[in-house]
Amino acid sequence: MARKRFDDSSCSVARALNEVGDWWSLLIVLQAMYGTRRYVDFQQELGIAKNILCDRLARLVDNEVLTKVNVGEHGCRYEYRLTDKGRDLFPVVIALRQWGDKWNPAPDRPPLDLRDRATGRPIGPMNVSDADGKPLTVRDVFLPVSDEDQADERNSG
Amino acid sequence: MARKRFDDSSCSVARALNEVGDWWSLLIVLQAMYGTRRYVDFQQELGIAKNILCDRLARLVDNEVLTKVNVGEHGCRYEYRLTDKGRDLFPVVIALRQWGDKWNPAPDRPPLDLRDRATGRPIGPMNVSDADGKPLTVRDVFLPVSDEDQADERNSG
DNA sequence: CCAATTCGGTTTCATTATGCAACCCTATTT
DNA sequence: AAATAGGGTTGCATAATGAAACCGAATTGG
Repeated sequence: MARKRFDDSSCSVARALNEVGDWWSLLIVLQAMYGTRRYVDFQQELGIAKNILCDRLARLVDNEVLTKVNVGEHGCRYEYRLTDKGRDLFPVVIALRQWGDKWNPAPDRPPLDLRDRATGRPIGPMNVSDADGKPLTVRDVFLPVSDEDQADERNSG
Repeated sequence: MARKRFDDSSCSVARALNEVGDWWSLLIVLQAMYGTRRYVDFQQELGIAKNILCDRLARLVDNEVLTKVNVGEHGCRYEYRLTDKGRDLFPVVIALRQWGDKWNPAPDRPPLDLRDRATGRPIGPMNVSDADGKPLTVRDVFLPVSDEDQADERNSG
């Protein structure tokens, strides 16, 4: 049977995973953030099969995470560039990177340290935080019960 | 051929995706953050096939994202609980949720608003930020060239 | 200006992964 | 004691993945 899709799930995490939740898409986006724009460069730097790369690039373009731009002077030569939507995945990628560095560090290599171009200082850790910037864990948050949910509860039990 | 794995990739994003980068794993973790602990509850709330759920739970336990606890009094009854490593995926999940809410909002439903239990106020947006907390975009950061890389460059050209 | 190579794919085929349904054994409830 | 719930496993059909071969339009080298 077909793989399950989450296009119209009520959960925005599920809808997000529907677009970038496979093994390759986020790595392609990451590579694009490093500056890669050409098909052949994605292919070589990621070591991905060409047919899969075509499929993923097309899907990312469909979902407006990337744009495909013809940069050929006489004929066709393409670049894949991040859109605003794609660039907005930066916090997701960095959160994943920091999680990976913390819990699965490379055995003998120091983690990449991204730095602020303006100050030269390393970027800070990603945190979920309250309105004042105080860090919150999963135990510090709750989901307020909406009017709709209350109505649902009355109706069903 | 077998799906490509990234266990020993030098990229921590790739290593992270190796553990939670498939269609279901992060949704299972998210559900666990909502409080779900039992096999049947995961199965019904996610609508996932039972064999796939078994596989993913086992993998998450292997990777120490979840623990499997026998909570049966006379026999066997299990709970799957988040570990510290699993709870540390909170920023990843929230970053994904906020991206999904921003770029693929549900047509007729307001996004879930998680709130700080202490103050009742909504959580803030996830940002990559510098040491002082100032938000940074992907264009504001760079990757300093390490000594090793410089040596590599001299060796290869 | 002709040959070789690069770019950006598509096609074919073998191997895996996913999803559904049926089944199974052990607890718990009625 | 019988029915049901919990936590799976097995078998099968379909879909996704990966490697390699192939292809036509650009581009580069000589």
